[in-house]
Amino acid sequence: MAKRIRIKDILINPKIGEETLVKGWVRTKRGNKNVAFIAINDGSTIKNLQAVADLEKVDEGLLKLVTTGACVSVSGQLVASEGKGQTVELIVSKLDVLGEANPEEYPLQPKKHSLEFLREIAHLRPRTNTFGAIFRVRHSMIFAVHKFFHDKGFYNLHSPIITGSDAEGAGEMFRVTTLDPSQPPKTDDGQVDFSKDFFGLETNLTVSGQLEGELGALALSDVYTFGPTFRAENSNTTRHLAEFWMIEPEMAFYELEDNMDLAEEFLKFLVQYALNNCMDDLEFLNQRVIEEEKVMKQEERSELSLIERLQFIIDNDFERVDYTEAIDVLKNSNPNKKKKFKYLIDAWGADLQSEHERFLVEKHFKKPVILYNYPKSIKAFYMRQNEDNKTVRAMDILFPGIGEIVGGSQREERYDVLKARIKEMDIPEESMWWYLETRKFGTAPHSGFGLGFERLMSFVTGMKNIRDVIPFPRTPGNAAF
RNA sequence: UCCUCCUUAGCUCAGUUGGUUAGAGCGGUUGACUGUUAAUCAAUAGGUCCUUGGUUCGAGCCCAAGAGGAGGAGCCA
Repeated sequence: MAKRIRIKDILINPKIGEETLVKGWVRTKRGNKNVAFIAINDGSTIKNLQAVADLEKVDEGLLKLVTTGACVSVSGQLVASEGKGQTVELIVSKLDVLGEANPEEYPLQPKKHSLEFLREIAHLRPRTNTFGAIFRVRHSMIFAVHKFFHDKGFYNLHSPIITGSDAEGAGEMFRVTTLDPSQPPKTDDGQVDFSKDFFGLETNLTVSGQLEGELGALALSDVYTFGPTFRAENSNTTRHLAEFWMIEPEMAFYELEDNMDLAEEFLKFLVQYALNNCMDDLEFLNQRVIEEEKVMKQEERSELSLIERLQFIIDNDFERVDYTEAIDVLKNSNPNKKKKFKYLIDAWGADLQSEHERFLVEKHFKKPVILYNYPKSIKAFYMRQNEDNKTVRAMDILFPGIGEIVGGSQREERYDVLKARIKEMDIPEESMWWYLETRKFGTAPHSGFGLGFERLMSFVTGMKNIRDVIPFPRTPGNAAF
């Protein structure tokens, strides 16, 4: 018995004339009373392999079971195709149906489905061209992340998923407990007694691996984490998930400028990697976006195609803009003067809203923007204060269509300043003792950033809803699959 | 959490001013067809009009509440 060959490998190196065994899922079957054409996809590539069955040689009853969605095993001779549309095809000599798919029940049809419908059948949507392409690209991006950092001499650090620290301040957390929710042990003053819980303290799913990353950087110099992150925010948008993957590099002896350089280089590397390694899938996704935008009004369509947008990222330097400069641009902008912004910019110190970030990226600079040196009042406690005493060395990278894709900063390495800031912001100091000790013992300037992996995926695949770039999205009210 | 919109056949959607028997395309089924490319052609089956309550002689259509979905805002990555 011949060994099963993946369709991707057959197409890379077709061995014309050889007996070939293929296994996969039927996309369509066409034909007439003499011959049937079966398009088989095994997920190894977006391309199908066409199997050709002579109706005189293949059992008719068996062929009836070959329907869209069925799993088949087909062996036969690989030949140059007589028809147009494919270079090679398989002449069926042996056909087995490994798994039937009743066509009256199987929900995927050889036609366009809405993304909303496919989300409702998340267990089957990987079998579509679109999601097959997305998940193959996703794998390549995961691999590229590790390759980039490994090649640069960074070490991957696994930060904990269950955490007892509650001071990261990055959002609402999911509690982790083994206590009986209906009858938890209570302390004398009526509070839940977490000292009786599994870990002996209140624990949650992590909202960020950054603080642990800093501990790593202050020992191994250059580290990165790449793991799941959980936010219990009731966010219902196209760019938020309750469970998402985040990449957080942390580098000793990096100042803010070095941090920006690394982030820009990293993003360009990832996009270039996709273009170099996922072109079949990107071409399909490119076409998908064009089709999707055909029904939109002219002004809502993208000026560039998906692949052009990816190339644009690589070819252009990101615009680096000081917060103070950005406020000036916004203050004097048309939408601000004509009061088109929902939130008007009137003074230094204002937090930038989505509409402002959009304006800067999509209308004013027309390229990715790195905003830095934000007012300290609107940023986290761990960011390093500038000498002006007003701003901190924070930086956000804003992408067209996505918004904030990277958030980072140079960290406050000065013990006294950090301690004062923790006090100022009412963060319980006792839970941060281990973090403060890194500043007490051999502190060093260091920096890092976080990249939302699914936001990167949205950008690379052109998918507008973040729920469509992760296999099983977790959003408020949705964890069925 | 707030605002706006949507929910009719397996899917995508139409359904006029509230009026009698609910419409299309795709998909399914059956048949035709000498190599098809989301094949084509013909016939055919398929409905809790999201749920509950109300208004009305009469509700897919109007009103209220609820459920689910989408987009935007906030939170952020």
